[in-house]
Amino acid sequence: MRLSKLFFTSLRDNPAEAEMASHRLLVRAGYVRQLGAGIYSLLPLGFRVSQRIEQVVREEIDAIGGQEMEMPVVHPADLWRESGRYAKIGPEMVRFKDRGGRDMVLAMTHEEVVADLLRQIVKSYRQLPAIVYHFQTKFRDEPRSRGGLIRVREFVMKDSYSLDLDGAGLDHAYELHYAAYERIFKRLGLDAVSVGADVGIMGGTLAHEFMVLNDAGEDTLVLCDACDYAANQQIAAVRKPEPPTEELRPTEEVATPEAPTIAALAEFLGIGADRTAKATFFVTGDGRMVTAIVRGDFEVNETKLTNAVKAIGGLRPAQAEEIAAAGMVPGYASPIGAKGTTVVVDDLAASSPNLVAGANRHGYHLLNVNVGRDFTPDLVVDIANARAGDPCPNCGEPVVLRQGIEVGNIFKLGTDFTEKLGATYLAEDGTRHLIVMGSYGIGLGRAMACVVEAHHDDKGIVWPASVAPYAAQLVALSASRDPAVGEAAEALYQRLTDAGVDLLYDDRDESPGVKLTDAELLGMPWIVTISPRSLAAGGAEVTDRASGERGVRPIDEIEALLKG
RNA sequence: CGGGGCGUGGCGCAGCCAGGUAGCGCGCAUCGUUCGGGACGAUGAAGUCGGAGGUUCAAAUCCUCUCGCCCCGACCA
Repeated sequence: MRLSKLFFTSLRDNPAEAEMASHRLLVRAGYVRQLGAGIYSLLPLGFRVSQRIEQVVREEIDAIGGQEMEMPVVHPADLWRESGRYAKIGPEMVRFKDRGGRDMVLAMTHEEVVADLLRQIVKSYRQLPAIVYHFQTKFRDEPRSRGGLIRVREFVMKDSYSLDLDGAGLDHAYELHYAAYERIFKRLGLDAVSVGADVGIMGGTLAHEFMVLNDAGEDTLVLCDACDYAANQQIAAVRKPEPPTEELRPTEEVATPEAPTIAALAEFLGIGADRTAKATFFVTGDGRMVTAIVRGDFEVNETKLTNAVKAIGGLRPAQAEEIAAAGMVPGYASPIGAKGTTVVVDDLAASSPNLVAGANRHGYHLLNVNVGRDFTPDLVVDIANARAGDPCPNCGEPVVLRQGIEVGNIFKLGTDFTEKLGATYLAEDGTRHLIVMGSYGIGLGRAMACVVEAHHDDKGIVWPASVAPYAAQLVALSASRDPAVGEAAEALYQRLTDAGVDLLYDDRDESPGVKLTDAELLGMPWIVTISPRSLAAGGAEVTDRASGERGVRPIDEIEALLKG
């Protein structure tokens, strides 16, 4: 491809809105352009990268027996009503009516469509197991997109679905995907770690997320360097400290003016935060008030809490009036005397004696509050966030917390969808069974952004050969001044292209500085330079973009290098 | 949704507080010079100042409303 003809422009200045390196570089180098919040066009260069990533994914999913197909972007709402997700999912799903007044949705994912196909197509155990997949656009009206391609509203995802006779089949398909994902991310040049994850709105029994460590990542990971423990903080269950053993003392109200926070309270009383009880308040999507109690030295984990109370439509922080209506005083609150709220107490808080808790009176706390004696929780369960340094649940060594970007995930769905939609098969013995599903996603655009995050320097992108839009960029310097350079470059371009090398040929009439700077910005693995200098030295100069090593080499050698 | 910021030629920005004929750098076009690290000169094209309403003799500038984008938080298969 001739750069002079490429639908492309590079920018000299960084785009004002781009904060993350991947966003800045992909826009500046002419790979993508933003259309709206979380909505991007892939320009020819970006599209080629996306296609190369897609091809890697395709090869690996094909290799585990995946059959590629394509499912629609627009779905009838009735299908989502059948699965129950029409009501369960909030405003992130786009809903609209077609001209006939029928309720429709934009696809966020395709479990429903797969299950619908299953009930139409699969009748016999002979047709299973199978894996189907597609690359298809998803639209999720995220409340807030961010980070360029990291979190967008419209994106193409590879989603595959395993279809099995039973749980053992699902386990096998899950393992196949797990291994395929490890190969995919390795080929893409991504150092992804898999972590145990929450199943979220997918339901099901087990999930892993493949995470690329990145300080700008949205997820917090709990990792153990001593063993292989790795979990999303949403579900990470570390060992908790042993609570002190001491006599339960009678409660006692004390004045604690100006101490509405744990930090202020602990300082005022001269005690550790671990001797206090922290109360936080939420309301479920269907309007239930939830009071969560953790020890003062921990934070509430909303995912764990959401799961514990089986919150329909998730949780939101409660308003001050809602807290007051339940008989509690924000800043000085405890469940003692509260009513009309589900009280969930973290297991550690429940077993820690003589905590300081709110008195539900402004400016006062209660000493020696004991869960079970002074109030009765509705639930006692782990609802606390793992902290850096807490003991690993496997080996007891201190865990570390890291930020990560989720590049892929795998879910054991089980029979949730096939049960609701009635997708069954007849077994060999004539009995009818539900088909067992798994669901496995990789976002292509996010993967592209992650590759750039991991492979760039201060000059630009440094594509791994596996996803680079072109194998090399051929740069002719001073061609307009020295016709021999132009001729040599044209000849080399022709020869390499004929030899099957994907070449981006910078034939623009630009100054050497512009061309070399752009070549580094665009980030092809090899930069091949032809100039009066290189011709005098008997060939073209080849630069390894990653290492910066360069040298003049004969044309035959360059051809062999780029073909290999 | 809460908090903060920003919308002025393609890109990056100044001008706004103290209203008075819309500017700068880069890019773009033409010509000439230059040619291994974002060259130089000359000439030129290009802007409903996000939108609507209002105040005023006069609005990019003041007021009201509104749309959009970014960041933090909430949220997030």
